Amino acid sequence: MKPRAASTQRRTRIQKENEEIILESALEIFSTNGFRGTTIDQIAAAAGMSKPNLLYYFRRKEDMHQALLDQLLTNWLAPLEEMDPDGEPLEEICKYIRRKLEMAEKYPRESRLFANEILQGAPHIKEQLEGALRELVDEKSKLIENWIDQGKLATCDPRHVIFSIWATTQHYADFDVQICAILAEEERIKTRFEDAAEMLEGLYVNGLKP
Amino acid sequence: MKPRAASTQRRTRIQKENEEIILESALEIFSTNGFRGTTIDQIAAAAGMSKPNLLYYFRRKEDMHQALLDQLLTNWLAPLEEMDPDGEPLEEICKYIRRKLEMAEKYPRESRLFANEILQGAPHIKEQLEGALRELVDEKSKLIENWIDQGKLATCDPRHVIFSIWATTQHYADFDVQICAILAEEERIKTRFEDAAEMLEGLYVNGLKP
DNA sequence: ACAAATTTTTACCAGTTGGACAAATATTAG
DNA sequence: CTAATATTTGTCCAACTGGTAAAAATTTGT
Repeated sequence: MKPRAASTQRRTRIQKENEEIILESALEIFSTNGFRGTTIDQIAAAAGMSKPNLLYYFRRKEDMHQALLDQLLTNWLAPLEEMDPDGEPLEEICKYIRRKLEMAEKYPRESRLFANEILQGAPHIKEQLEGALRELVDEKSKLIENWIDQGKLATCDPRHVIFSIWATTQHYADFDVQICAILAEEERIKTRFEDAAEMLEGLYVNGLKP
Repeated sequence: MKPRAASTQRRTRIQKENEEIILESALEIFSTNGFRGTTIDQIAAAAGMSKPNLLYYFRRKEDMHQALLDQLLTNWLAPLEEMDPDGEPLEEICKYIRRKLEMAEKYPRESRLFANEILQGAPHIKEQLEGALRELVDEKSKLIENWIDQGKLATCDPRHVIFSIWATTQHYADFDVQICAILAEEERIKTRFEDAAEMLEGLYVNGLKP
């Protein structure tokens, strides 16, 4: 009998193992080739199983993709959620930048998968963007607004500040090829994430004015 | 007789017209669907001609894609090239940000095409990244380094500053869906590019310290 | 107007890909 | 140990897609 990824509560040992292997392989392929650029055969090969066997666990190619995106979104919100209203504003922002940079370094495939999805118009996660994500950003924007009102931060549009943090940090995952092409044989290519963190911290705190 | 896009010097009126229409349509489709997500039929339909007719002008799907990328790269370097060594450092940086934001607003499809290409590992433009782009960034990095040495800018890693400007500005083209999802019914959705420019200028000059 | 060159259409094909199906095999519960 | 259940494999196919070939129609130079 065919298992249904979402609804079946009782999952076999083998089921759990294989689903994990498949999603891991799917992430690898999807994140580098995009959804349409990925074939089920490729994923099956990466997962070390036959295509029909893979399709036994995920009936459609899209199911794997959706599973990955759903799984991703939870982790994606975490770093922002952790921003502490009781912390020191500038420090909280710097810490958030660090967390996001860490994720870019540790989970570049997830970042690329997400970027791909957004680039194509976010057809599979639009609701979550307009729902959970929007609400979280609203909440944290108010927090930042408060900090500004208390004179603890310079006047700025909180939402756009958040956007710019997303942009700068995810850039190091999504555009890694470009960054490496430019840093090329430089020694600093190895320390690019540290260098980025340092530079961004300086930028977000003091700006570039001497 | 079949025309060859690159080598043929004498181009008919019809040839010029149709190649333009095709590239315009190809840009539209490629930028939203990615290379592999795009079918020749889609481009042909968008261009209002039959597939074989389209293939008369561009023998392969890849030829259209490459033509677009080549064309793009020239325009892509321009805003950075314009950064003036004799200008006021902070002002030059702000002007550069504005130029890049303008491009993101005016040419979002080009930005997405580029993002797609980089995300997939830049298979078609790796040489240019390691060549022309790298050299330009080297040159402008030295310029920024000079400014820093002259005490006209805060100490920072010039290359990473440039990366962050790319990231923040292109983000408004590439992740537009996400941004609109979050700003949603807010009035500010209409002024997002202006809001972004203002916020970024404040950030890059003064940082967030009150 | 007419021949030469260019452009467009019609018809076609071979390779790929997502996915279905049933038979065969392995695993687990009693 | 056996029956029920879960997993895996082999086979197949219909739709799609990139691309070809040649005939038909149109444009252009003279």
